[in-house]
Amino acid sequence: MNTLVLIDGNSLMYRAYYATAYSGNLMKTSTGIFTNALYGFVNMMNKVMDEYNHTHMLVAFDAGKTTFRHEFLDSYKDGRKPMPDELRSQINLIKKYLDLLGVKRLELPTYEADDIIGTLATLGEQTDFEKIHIITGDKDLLQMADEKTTVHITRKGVTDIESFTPEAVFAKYELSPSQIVDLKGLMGDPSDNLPGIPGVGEKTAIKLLKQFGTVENLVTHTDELKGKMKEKVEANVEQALLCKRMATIHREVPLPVTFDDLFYQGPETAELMNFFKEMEFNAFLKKMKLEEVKEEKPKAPIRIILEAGELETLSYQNSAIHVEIFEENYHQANILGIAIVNETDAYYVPFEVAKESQAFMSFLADEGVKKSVFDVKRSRVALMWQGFDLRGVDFDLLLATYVINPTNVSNEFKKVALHYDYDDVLYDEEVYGKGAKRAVAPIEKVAQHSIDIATAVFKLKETAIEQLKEQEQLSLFEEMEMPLAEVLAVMEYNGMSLDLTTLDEMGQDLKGRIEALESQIFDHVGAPFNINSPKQLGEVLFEKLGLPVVKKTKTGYSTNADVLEKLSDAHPIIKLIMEYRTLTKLYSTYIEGLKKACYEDGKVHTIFNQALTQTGRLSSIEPNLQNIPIRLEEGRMIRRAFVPSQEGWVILGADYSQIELRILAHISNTESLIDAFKHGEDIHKKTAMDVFKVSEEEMTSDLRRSAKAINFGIIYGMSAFGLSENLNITQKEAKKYIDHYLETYSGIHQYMEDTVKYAKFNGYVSTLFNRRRYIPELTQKNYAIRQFGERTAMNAPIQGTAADIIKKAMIDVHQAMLEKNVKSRLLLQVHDELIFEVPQEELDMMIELVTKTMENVVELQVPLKADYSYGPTWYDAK
DNA sequence: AGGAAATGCAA
DNA sequence: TATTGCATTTCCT
Repeated sequence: MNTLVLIDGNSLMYRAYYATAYSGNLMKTSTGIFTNALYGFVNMMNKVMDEYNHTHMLVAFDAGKTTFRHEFLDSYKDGRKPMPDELRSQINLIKKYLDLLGVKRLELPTYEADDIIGTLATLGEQTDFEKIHIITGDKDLLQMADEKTTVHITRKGVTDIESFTPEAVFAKYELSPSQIVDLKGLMGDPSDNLPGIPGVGEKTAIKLLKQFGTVENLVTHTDELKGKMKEKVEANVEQALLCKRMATIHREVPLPVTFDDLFYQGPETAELMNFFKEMEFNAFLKKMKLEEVKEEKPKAPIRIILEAGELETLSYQNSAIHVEIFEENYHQANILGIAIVNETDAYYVPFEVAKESQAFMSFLADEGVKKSVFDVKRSRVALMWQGFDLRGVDFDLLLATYVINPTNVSNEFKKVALHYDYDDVLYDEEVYGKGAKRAVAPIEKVAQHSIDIATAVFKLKETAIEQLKEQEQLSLFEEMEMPLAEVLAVMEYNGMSLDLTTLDEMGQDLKGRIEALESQIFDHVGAPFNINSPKQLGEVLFEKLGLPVVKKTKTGYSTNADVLEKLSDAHPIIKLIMEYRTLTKLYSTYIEGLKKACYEDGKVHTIFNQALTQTGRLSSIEPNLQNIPIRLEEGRMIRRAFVPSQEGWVILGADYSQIELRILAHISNTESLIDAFKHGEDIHKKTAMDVFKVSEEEMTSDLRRSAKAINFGIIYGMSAFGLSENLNITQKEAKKYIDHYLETYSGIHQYMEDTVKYAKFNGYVSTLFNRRRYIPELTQKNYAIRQFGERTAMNAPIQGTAADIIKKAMIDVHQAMLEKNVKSRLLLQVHDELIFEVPQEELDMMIELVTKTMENVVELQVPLKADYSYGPTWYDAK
């Protein structure tokens, strides 16, 4: 049985455009082609293709400006806003898409899309179509609803659809489909500039039609109306009849097509995929791939090594290898196997087999045999846990990609590969499933996937290196990120010891105090509620207790620390809640959280993500050891649980002093700041003296505090508003401070302007070591987004250079420690500080080695300064 | 089960 | 309406 689908292209195109045109931030390709309407249209078509079991399909478009309706009414569709250029430019893309999709489209001079659809639906009902579906955003087409024909109207968005059979039309309007035109005749349609009867809206029109049935019948019985209504109708009889005629769809349009032309034969798959690639529609591309995979012919058979003996003679220079690991967290993870790919060979070794082959494992551990991988740290740490090692890796595609452009990076190999236009590899999800269904796949599947990844690495290496050279980033890659991965692997594998007894004691204490606070809070309120729920807490504070609302969030009352602070005198409950928040935070995130993350060896093994931040910093997860409390004594105690792994050793911390301000002084060439740093002066005090024009004697702690806030703000590209919030002063005063600062340090002002200009011109900013951050926000229409781009442009080189410097310090320190063959270990990096565990007898030597190495990493116009401290726990290293 | 939002911890 | 992150809880789909 045949099913015909008729689509109102114009109407849906508009819908698709406006549904995704929010915030003036239209979706476009990296080359600037607007694609939001196309995107919405594709989405809608995907849904249609899945939904209606179509055999025949057509998309109708309006042709030109004038239609036969203009003969009856000159002003038809007058006053319509012209189509936005951003949409007009997408019409041909949508048409091209439909052609590639294999869907017939039609537009006819003097007729509108409605009329084409009306004619085809009418003809279709008379032939052997079992079902006809009309898809549109325009209610006019409701008049076509019929026993065989259902009209589907888009609601908000593009894929949310309301379906109308004749019964559904009646249920909603109390009218039959044929009366829709009468409805239009009476109430008019502002969007088509049809007046109808002024003063008659939907409600009145329906009432009239229930009584009289049609406009024609109404006009012959106006004597039955009374008062104002009678006057209104009689005065506009002609207009109502005309509007009805205008709204009536023409069902006898001469058509240049037959139903055979509308028979759907499927898409031009390859070309459509190319089109999606051009449009950068990766999600749709992925969907097509998934569908294609099912049909695609199998690849050449893969080679799986099943006997360790076969591995005796296999070892190659410059192979790409891939260590396939099932778990996301690679510590103590299950290694499934290892793929090896090179010019002459491609095979997969299940890990049980690899383990048995000494030759194979020495091949992996051989520094002299160079290898390429994706994510060397992941591979290496997983192997270390199994008692093996991975050395001689001189190319990591993950790190290379990160250096080339940090936004192109993902844990998902395929996403990274797609940035090189390489797509001959599956998503992990396709191999293992996702969510609860994720599971180890059959060996053939895993082997194929693993080999695909190694093959991609092998093929993409050259491209990536070329690009690194072009961007003058080869040394950042080879001499910074690659060696750092080795250092981090060892740090993660070694881990940091936790004193669980201390943690438990603190936990018990906290638990008691939390329960006590809880009952006090409930007593004040008179009933228990969930204090952790901002929603419930908001209701209690601002409705039940009637406290003044300080700030609102998107979804309700704000109850954050700033708000509570302001309310702290308004009600005794506030202080209790503040303390409750502090203690539950410590308990759940730091006591419970750390206990959960602790391994059987009594240590936490964090994972440093080396290819994530947009500035070049590291990040730390499972657990995050870069945000252990320090500011408040209460939280700082947590650090007592971080201890050396051996009795009698100490924790040594070394941190860069004011590294970001030093970098700012250096790159902005600000003489007075450079001098101050050279002479070891208190830099915030110096700033206060320069900016507020006070002498040493007139200096107050308040002035210094203000200067410190400004110094911080400058690094972040702050606004007057930001500073005023921070210092609790008026915006006017804040603006004065900033202006004064930039006047005093004109070099910094100059730098800020230059770096933004540079970013606008080149699309990116760079650090001292040539790390890049691209800033597409600067090209956006939206002012707030552009402002964000400017702040990013000012901040990224500073934060990024600091990140570069400490990375280099880590490599140098690690190297020096190897050369000295020390027992001490580097444990953590926290952005501007390094944490070590050190045996007592190495302490003096390590202090010297670490601070000097950190200070000599690079020569700037200002000296780098590293401070240090140590003690039996991390808490004491302060 | 998965994702968004609110909150708070660090440099 | 200040930069970069991650984890927790709640709440909704």
